[in-house]
Amino acid sequence: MHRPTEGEQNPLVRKLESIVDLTPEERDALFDLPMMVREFRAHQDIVRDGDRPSQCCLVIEGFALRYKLVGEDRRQILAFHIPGEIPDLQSLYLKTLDHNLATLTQARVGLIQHRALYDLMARYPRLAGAFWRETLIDAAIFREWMVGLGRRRAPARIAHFFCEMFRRLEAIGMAKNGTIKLPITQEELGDTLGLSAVHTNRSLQELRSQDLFTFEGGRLTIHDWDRLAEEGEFDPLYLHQDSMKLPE
Amino acid sequence: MHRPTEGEQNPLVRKLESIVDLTPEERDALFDLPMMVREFRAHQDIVRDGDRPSQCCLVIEGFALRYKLVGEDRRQILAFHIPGEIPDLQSLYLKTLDHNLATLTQARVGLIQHRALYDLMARYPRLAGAFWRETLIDAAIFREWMVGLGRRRAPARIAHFFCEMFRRLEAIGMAKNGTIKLPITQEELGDTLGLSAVHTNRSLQELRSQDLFTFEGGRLTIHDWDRLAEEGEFDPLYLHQDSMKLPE
DNA sequence: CGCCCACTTGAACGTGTTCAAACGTCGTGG
DNA sequence: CCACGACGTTTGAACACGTTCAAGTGGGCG
Repeated sequence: MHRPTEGEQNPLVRKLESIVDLTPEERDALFDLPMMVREFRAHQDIVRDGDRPSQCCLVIEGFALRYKLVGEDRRQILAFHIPGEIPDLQSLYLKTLDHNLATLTQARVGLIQHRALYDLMARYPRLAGAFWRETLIDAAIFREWMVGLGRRRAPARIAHFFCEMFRRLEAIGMAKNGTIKLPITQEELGDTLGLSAVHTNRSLQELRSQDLFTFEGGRLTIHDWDRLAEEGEFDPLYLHQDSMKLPE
Repeated sequence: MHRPTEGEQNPLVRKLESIVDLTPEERDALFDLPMMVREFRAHQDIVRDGDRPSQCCLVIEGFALRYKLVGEDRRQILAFHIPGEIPDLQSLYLKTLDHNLATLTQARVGLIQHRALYDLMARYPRLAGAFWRETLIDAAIFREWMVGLGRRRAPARIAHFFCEMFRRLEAIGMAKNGTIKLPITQEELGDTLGLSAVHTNRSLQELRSQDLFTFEGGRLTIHDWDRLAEEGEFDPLYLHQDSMKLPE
């Protein structure tokens, strides 16, 4: 059977491998995970608040996001997800979804039955640990965003967010000479950072006038990483991008 | 050997039992978890940002909180923890702490070696699932707080927070005729909700004038739950307090 | 060409911050 | 017993950050 070694077909394997040391059996088991691949257009809900899904969604290509609606007109974006991530892994243990999962761009998504994941984890407990760890990093990012939302001014929030997305995309090889794809509108950026679209726009201008980056056409290029990181008080520790030995 | 049935000595067992169905073996194993019990005074750090702990902390009695510092003078409180919770369970898989864990009140804390937890989970995979689930609920609370920090005005944040703490304490039997202990200062409340102490004070007055609750002397009494929940746009779904069947 | 959508700008407004001072309660020590 | 200090709460006033509403710009695409 064909076993690609780079994980180019299955970014999940590449993701996990970048963090933990997989045995050949574990790699094979991951490749053998039964998965239904589906295409979504941009800005489509995949699963919704209140749903009780029986499968998880692996982002294979494109970007996804999670959000909550509050009242009629307010939205808070909770997370962005890049290839190799499983935004709704939590649904394995939290049966009712408490937020929405949607595509940001056109995306290819792999649907994996909970059953298949339970089986996999029962057979390979170390993989269960690796998945658990992924959800813990998710939570670590939530915490850092809470700090931004609660205690940072608009420009710092933007700078911090840009640094984070750059680091994460870089880690999966999606940063090319200082540039990443970041196809979000200013309104979406505002919904992420707890700002109005108007103020997001003005804060962006303020940062742009400092020549820290260019952000247009859905692409972000960072010109001065150090000063941007300083502006955003960015310390990448919370991303936990170091590799680790799995116990057991 | 003595096996208390109510879990009064070990709130961890009571907590897990309120959510999942434990077998007698699993209960015994939980009771047998080796644990070093330690007393802390109020407002003491237990573990700090940057630490690499080799043990987890079970809150047995009292309250704990987690926070991040940003710059010199700003603090964001990330979570409050009540008896039965393990605030730093994540340290099992995220080796370096990205925030601080401290006591809010005087507290009794059980220190459990990671080793002991790995062993327990290897022997009882369903308990691993239960612990994982706890960390997922943690993350669900972070998400809800993000919505508050990003998209709710001060009075709604306060109302929401009060509803949440009431529900959580009620679930472990710590609400007595509409009253809970909530020994936090207005400054701490502000650091939780991303507000200044002054504005927290004024928003509290605004709510108080509506007779929704009394909050003094470290005790919160809710007079009109429905109106308070409405004011805070509180929907308890995100707490995932329903019980569930563990797979495997 | 014309429409849609995202971005941009201006102006008035509002929520929340900051600084400063005062008040009350409680526990300590003289 | 009173004086004192510490701490949390409360108040006022000036200010800053961010919102809202409204209008205008510009590019991309049918």
